[in-house]
Amino acid sequence: MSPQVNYSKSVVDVARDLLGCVVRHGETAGRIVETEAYHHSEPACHAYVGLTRRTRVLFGPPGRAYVYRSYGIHSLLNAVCEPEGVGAAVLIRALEPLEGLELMRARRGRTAVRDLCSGPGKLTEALGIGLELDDTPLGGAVEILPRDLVEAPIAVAGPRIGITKAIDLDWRFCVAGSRWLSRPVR
DNA sequence: CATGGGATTGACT
DNA sequence: GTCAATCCCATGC
Repeated sequence: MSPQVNYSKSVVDVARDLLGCVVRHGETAGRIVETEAYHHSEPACHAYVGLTRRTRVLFGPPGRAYVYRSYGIHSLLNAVCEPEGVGAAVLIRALEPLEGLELMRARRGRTAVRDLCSGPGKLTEALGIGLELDDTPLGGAVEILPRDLVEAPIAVAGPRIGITKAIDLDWRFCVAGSRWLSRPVR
């Protein structure tokens, strides 16, 4: 049995832990360089409204994928965290492309490596992750492999991107100095 | 059943 | 810098 990330702890801790881990789907894979934490106690989180059809996954057991459609166009990938009954997830916002770059280019319609996975909607397109993978286990079709690095990356925290509520929380985490981020850290 | 709002991106001025 | 694309879902009548 391969080692797994522990998703049952605090969502902010998991957001930090996931930096440096590798996301794989089929022949494509990339290393996580940017994450954001969302928790049902704050209004930016989808689970803030409580248990609905949409948020059922978020309140379910940890270690599963929450994939939803954003702006009618993009699929965004999250890892459900904290014990069952707590609505929380980590949004995967950017990857350093590692494997299957040609397939990523074909899916994205772009050639520059920096344009392949430098955003939450970009990386799902590059890896071929769609809504059909919502509420499926991480470790199934979509895998998140624990960090294989000698040293943990240095995490830098800042405000989350693209939200209008709870902008005071510094729950965006980036690998310091990474050139693969969706946006630079301020 | 109608409405409104996005955890975004790419094209364009 | 501005702006449209496009659809799922929660909410309210």
